[in-house]
Amino acid sequence: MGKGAETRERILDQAVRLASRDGLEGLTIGTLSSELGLSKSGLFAHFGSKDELQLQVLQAAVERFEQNVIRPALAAPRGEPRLRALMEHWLTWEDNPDMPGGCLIVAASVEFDDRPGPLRDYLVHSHQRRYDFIVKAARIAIEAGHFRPDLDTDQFAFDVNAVLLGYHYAHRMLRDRKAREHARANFERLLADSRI
Amino acid sequence: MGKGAETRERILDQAVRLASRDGLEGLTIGTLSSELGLSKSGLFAHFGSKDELQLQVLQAAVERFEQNVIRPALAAPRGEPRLRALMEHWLTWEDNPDMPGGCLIVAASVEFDDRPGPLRDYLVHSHQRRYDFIVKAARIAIEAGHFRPDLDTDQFAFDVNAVLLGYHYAHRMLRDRKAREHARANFERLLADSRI
DNA sequence: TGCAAAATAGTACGACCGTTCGTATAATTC
DNA sequence: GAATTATACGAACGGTCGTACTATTTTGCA
Repeated sequence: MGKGAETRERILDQAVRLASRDGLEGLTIGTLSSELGLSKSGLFAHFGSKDELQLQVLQAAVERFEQNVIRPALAAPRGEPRLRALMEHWLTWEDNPDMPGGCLIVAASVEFDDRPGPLRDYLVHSHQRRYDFIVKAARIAIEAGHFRPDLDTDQFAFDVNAVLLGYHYAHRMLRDRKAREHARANFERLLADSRI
Repeated sequence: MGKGAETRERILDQAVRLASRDGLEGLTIGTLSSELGLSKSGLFAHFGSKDELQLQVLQAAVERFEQNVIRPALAAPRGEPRLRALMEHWLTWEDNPDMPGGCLIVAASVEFDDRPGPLRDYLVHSHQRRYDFIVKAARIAIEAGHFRPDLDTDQFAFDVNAVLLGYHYAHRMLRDRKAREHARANFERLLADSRI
């Protein structure tokens, strides 16, 4: 990895941190560069525009999500255990110290849900990947005999997503200590209703 | 209502609209005033600071929520019917044309979940009111014999909140046509699991 | 109708925004 | 070691931000 790529990583690392607190719009090149001890123009040259910076920051966050949540879930046994692993790693992800302001993907989704463009497109695309993973995992659970055959896997994916958004809200906005407990209970109820 | 109060209402009306798209930080006095045909300073004089403007915009949104969701639910029969009415009006609320960028309360919650201050405090407070309403309605449903006596009403409130956040995401971010259907199915499952 | 008060406009400000440009230094290649 | 490219810097740009002050218009009441 050349010097440029190394710096770029350092920048994105800090940018993810900042954007998780202030949003991708709230992220500014001036603040970011001064926190890193770089000049504005030097940092800017790495990306060419703020739009491009925002996109790369978001991509960096999504890559981390797949590393920290999807991959460990794939390592778990097929069927219900994999879905449990997904949920646990996802809940842990929300507390990722690299994103002190909470999951950047959630923040960006609310921030850009009404602003057409590459950022929104990428958000939808990255959701589709998560969504497909859940649907596929649920289908495998059906095949394995863990879940009932007539389970609506689309609905299941919606429900999984909802509990995580609920957790994000309760945990970050309300600082509710029972947030995780409530999320787990909701998920357990979903599993129970999905079984044979 | 004097002229000043009338103008203030007009301002807040448009400000809610703008902020629902761009967030409370993205809302700017320059854009807002020019869209209303007012001068920047003239508009500014109504609020004294941007912080105060943001707070009043948020308060206006919360008041509307209580008018459009809580009050109609209170008009419905006690117990499960009231909870159903709450859900239906809440789902409709998310499509409120006065907030073309989606529910401002959700947007502000994600935007300010890590920024201490009056705005965050108000968000927590306004959540508490919604939360208490759900808990109370669930308790009434228990008393009415609709729900089982050992139902965890805190958990129930979490679950209701989660399905609405899931709907907000699926509807606004993914433009999923089945969003409402999924939200309703999730809620129906919750009701079924809550009954005697 | 006249007049104080309220409401709005006008002007200016320093700060910061994203961006461009020319230049200097560091790294890499020949 | 020289030539070339990659990387970073500093200064400056036009704009917009929120805010402060002053002037002007409009309103409501005596």
